[in-house]
Amino acid sequence: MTDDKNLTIGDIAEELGVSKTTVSRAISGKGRIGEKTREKVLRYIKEHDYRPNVIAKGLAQSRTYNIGLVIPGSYHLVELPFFQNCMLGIGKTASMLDYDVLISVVMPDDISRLRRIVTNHKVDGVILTRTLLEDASVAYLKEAGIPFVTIGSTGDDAVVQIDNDHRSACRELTESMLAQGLDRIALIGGSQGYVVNDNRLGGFLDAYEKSGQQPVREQIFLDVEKGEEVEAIVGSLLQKGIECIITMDDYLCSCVLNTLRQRRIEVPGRVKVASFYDSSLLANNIPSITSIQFDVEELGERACKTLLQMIEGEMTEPHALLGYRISLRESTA
Amino acid sequence: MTDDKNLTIGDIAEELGVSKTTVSRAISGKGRIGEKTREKVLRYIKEHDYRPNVIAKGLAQSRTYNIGLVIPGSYHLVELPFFQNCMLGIGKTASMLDYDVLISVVMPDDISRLRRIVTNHKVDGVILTRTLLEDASVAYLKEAGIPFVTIGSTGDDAVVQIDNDHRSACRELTESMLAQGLDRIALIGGSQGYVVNDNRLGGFLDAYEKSGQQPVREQIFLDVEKGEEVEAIVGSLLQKGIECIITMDDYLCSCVLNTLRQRRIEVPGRVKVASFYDSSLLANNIPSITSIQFDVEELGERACKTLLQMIEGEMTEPHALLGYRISLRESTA
DNA sequence: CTGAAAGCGCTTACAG
DNA sequence: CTGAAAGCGCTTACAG
Repeated sequence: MTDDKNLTIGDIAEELGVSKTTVSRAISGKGRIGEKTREKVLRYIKEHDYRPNVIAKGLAQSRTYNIGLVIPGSYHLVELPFFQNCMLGIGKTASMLDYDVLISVVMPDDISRLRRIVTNHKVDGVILTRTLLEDASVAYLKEAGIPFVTIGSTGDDAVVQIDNDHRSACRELTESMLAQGLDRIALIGGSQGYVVNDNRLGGFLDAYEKSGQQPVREQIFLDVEKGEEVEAIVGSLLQKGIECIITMDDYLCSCVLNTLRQRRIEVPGRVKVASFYDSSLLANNIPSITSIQFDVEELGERACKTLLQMIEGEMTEPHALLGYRISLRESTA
Repeated sequence: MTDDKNLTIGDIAEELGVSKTTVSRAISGKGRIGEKTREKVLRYIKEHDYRPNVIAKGLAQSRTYNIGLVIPGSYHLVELPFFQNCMLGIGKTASMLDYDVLISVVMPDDISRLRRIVTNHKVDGVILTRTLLEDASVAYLKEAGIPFVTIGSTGDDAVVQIDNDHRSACRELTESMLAQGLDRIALIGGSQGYVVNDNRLGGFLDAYEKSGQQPVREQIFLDVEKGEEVEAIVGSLLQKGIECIITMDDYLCSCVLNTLRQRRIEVPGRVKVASFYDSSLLANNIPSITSIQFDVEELGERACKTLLQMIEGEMTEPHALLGYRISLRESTA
């Protein structure tokens, strides 16, 4: 144990023969204070390794210096590396500005965990990492009047949101498949309730429209969650002579690949495969998998930076649309 | 916006014509208080949806009602579903007792993020999710004198620790391979610096010892991190006529499987494969992969429960060793 | 059983 | 430029 008497601002004031006010000002840099006095205090602080009690500071300012990070709790999702990588970027940015991250796993149909951290005054702002078309969390946060930003788009323009351009990304990927002369392209994705999936679907349809072709509705599968569903879908697609399968996340893609492997269907020989967001889930696959890449850590950083600006009352750009990169690889060669 | 005037204990006292002390007692249940008075206060609180300011409460008690969750920041690790599942269990348990979880991603060689949350008084206790043989975090937390528990074992008996029995698990798995008459079994694992990997190695050696055979040192590979290393290792193992490969995590296993696939080596026909902790990384693999399963969410729950007991000053059992299950599947048939 | 008062460790008008 | 004092919203001896 180190000497445990937890130095306070009062101790320092007494020791130095100044007032607590003065010490406080020296630390915060706010308010007029003499150069010499400031230096004296700062030196003392450094020497004695004084750490202000952030809780007390927070109480006085009605702040917590915490931000809430909400991640979706549904099983399939929680294991996607996406959220961990977001968290990495957020954590890094937050800690640079002396904020900490309170994590809250919330179920799609129950936002009580989110409610708790805001009504208990545990956070100064919130980052939502996935948006629903009908989003109870968004509605709640708006009503509560607490600063928040969403990772992922919302229909609501009043909401500060940061997203990658999933629509363009999916359009471009689809276009490049169409350009190869493939026209029986299937799309498999998760819950339609998520904005991101909706955008990707939009991009897929955009590409078909631009090419003057009609996408076949029977080749679009949404709300797919489980491996078994994928198996059945791939089976029926093969019967229809599908040429290419685009999946909306790497989990679905690995299900597709497994099914194809089991049936000894060659990729890309007989069927081409492409996916979104290449994570470690597919990193070592053979053949390598064509996919759309996003800088998820940067996404987290941007979201966090924006939220902190809002909390500090600075101006922020309300919407940001980040880029993407398409990596064409063996699976669509 | 809802009516925003954030009810305080003072408002309630005034409204009800009692003292703040009384209101406080009614809420906390501590201290003598008349039945009627208590009910009156409680009713008012319920009706007006009063939420105590946890920060203020914390300041008065020098508590934060936060626990710190430390997860390792190295790239390869952070994507393992293990930590997310831990987090799920911890978050669930914490929120039941009105605690929240502050997350801190710390790099193996830099514990400053951990230091920050404890010196800033942001947490009442800490959970470490992976232990090193030489663990700077453990050393620091001991010195700081803050309650903490580790998920994963430590050599240090004074540390409260919760773990699955990795040693027995690995021994048993290895034994069952040996019992099949396989004796050229390879072991591939991550950093030796982690206690968990050390334990697994121990179990592997135990099994050989019990069987009276000698494990071949050239078949044990530790400190393996990247996919390319795995490729090289598998290549050399094949030349030596290896019969079975056991990997210490699902990431390494998927690398092994990819390499084998690429070389068109049949599993389990020519080489058998088994792994630890079956996560979604391997969930849909064909053939299905033999592996050791742990209830990671329970691990998180137990760790959290224990930490909260320590914080509340209750008695706890200092060490807990949780079980495991071995699922023999197609890959070792 | 109940309350006045001091205190947790800061910040911030206000006055000088 | 500096300080005394009130305040953030709670808790908790102490006294009655």
